[in-house]
Amino acid sequence: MEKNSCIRQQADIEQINRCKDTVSELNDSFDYLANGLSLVGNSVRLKILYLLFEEKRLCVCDLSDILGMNISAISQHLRKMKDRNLLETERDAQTIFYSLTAEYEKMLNPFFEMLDKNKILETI
Amino acid sequence: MEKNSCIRQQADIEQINRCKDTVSELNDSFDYLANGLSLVGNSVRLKILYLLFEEKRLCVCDLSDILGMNISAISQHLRKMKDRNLLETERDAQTIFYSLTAEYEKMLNPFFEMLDKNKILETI
DNA sequence: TATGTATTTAAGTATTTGCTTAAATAAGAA
DNA sequence: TTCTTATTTAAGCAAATACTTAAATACATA
Repeated sequence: MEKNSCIRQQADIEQINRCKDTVSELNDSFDYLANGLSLVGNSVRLKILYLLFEEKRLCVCDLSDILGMNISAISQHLRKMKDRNLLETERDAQTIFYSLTAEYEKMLNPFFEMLDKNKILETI
Repeated sequence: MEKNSCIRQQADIEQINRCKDTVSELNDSFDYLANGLSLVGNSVRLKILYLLFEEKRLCVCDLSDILGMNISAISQHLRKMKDRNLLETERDAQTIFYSLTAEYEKMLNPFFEMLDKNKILETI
């Protein structure tokens, strides 16, 4: 397991202990936030999120058509994001429309703006 | 393949075509941004990034000790982030210190602030 | 030079993720 | 009720990812 293997002379024991405390205190937050970011860190889901940001609401069928992907595959992506509260749904007869939740629209806004300006590939 | 299967009567053809255009125009940006976010969307890497945000610089050995993980595993995470320009290195004798690049420190700041306040689990 | 320390890299394995296919559920219309 | 449309769910497979172990590289010092 190689734990506590940092034996270099200059190692700052206080710093390491402070960091260990931080990690154990915030451990659940790290997991939760990382899980949320991993949902956004998939190009299919990022496209869905951005399209919902621009169009306000879309159904599985629309997204399947737009992205050229299987309805089932899209549905499974949507479910993951709904489960994690990135998305919410409203039913309109047989059609279920997905939209961004207000809190995630706000949180993801800086990224959407980068995409809006299509500046990603130049600035990062 | 089930493409162009969105045949519901209310489907807004103009909206769908507009979305298709957006996706094809921004396709590389989506991939690039999603790839960057997927690096952050891993709890080990998120911890590393946050620790570097707080401590300014740490070496593989420190991080291995703090996170209780194999040095090799940490080194491989660091490499991925350095390759994608989230991190930079400076050598100090035999020790290689990693730190956040200025642009990603800025980009990730809102998330670090949430962690700082340890408000993740309450507010999201 | 040889030895020790710090780190990276390569190869293999195990887990996770995304997509496909097929079946199931849900709602409206005939 | 039966048929059609819209969507979700379950099961299986293939690709991607994270971690382990062992070997390699890089630098410092005796």
